[in-house]
Amino acid sequence: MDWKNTMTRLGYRISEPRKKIMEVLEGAEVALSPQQIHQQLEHKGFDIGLVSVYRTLDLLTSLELVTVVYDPERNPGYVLSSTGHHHHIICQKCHKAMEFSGTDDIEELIHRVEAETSFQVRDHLLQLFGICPECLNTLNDRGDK
Amino acid sequence: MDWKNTMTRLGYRISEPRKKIMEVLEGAEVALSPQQIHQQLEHKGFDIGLVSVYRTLDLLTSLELVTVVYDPERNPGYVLSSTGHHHHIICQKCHKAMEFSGTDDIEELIHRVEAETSFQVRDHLLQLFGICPECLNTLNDRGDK
DNA sequence: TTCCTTATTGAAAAAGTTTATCAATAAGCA
DNA sequence: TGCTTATTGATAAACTTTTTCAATAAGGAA
Ligand SMILES: [Zn+2]
Ligand SMILES: [Zn+2]
Ligand SMILES: [Zn+2]
Ligand SMILES: [Zn+2]
Repeated sequence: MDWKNTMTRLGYRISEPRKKIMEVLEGAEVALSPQQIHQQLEHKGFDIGLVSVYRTLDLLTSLELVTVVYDPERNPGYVLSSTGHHHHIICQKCHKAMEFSGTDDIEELIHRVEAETSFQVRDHLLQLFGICPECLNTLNDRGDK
Repeated sequence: MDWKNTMTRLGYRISEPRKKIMEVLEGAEVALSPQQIHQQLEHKGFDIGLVSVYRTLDLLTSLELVTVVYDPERNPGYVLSSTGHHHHIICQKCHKAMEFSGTDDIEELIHRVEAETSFQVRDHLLQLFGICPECLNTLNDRGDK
């Protein structure tokens, strides 16, 4: 299901700002902050208010069409989310965000923690951090560690 | 190893503000934002600048003496980290943060993702969200879902 | 203990991020 | 094509975080 269908089905309008913002997200392989998205829009010549970027991201996030990614060294970033259970791995060098499927990833752990803590687990946040293949090459070429 | 030893060993001083801030963190079972910590200090009659709270938290975090916890509905919070590999489970109702040990939690997953993505995994962020035992009781008493 | 060096603090301001308000605009339907 | 109303942009306010720098105090040396 395409994002336009999802939004239409739920009674939201497909406005120009929303289209442009989605285009930016679709073209990004790095998680982008509201400011970064706003800047990219400016570069492309679209005069869309930063406030609308915030509002659109909030909406898209609540509809689970985009996902928030936490990167300790940056502001929270937004990436397109595909359907299903997914998480992200983020490059600590170039901050590229890549998705991986999350099926059954931590079932056992969740059961163990429920038993240990008596919490009822309802959701989880899982992200991996590391070095992407491209950055690994750069590091190797330079002989860095 | 006690936090004072760690800091002394690394050449940092054990100042009053740092002691007070650690006391607040030691007494907290909820992840606290810089502002919340500052308010608790005020209540206790300690006149410590908010700026020092920020600085101290940054330092403690960099030394891995405290851990940042992400809660989608709140500002990032800080909790004391004990030694070893740990993660946190956060109550979506009262925001209590509880630690659980993370040994071997996602070894397999990491290997799978490394194979799939060619990333070299170096770190991970894992948090569980749910309802704590106390809040579960409250919900049951009230007959809420 | 007292003195000295310098890491650390507090105050104030600046910078940056996010939310609120409301009239003007435009999306989508009839 | 016109109507209804969700959405936008502009502005301002609120809130969070960082910077700067002189004054203070932690902790080692005497
Ligand atoms: Zn990279
Ligand atoms: Zn998962
Ligand atoms: Zn609770
Ligand atoms: Zn772990």
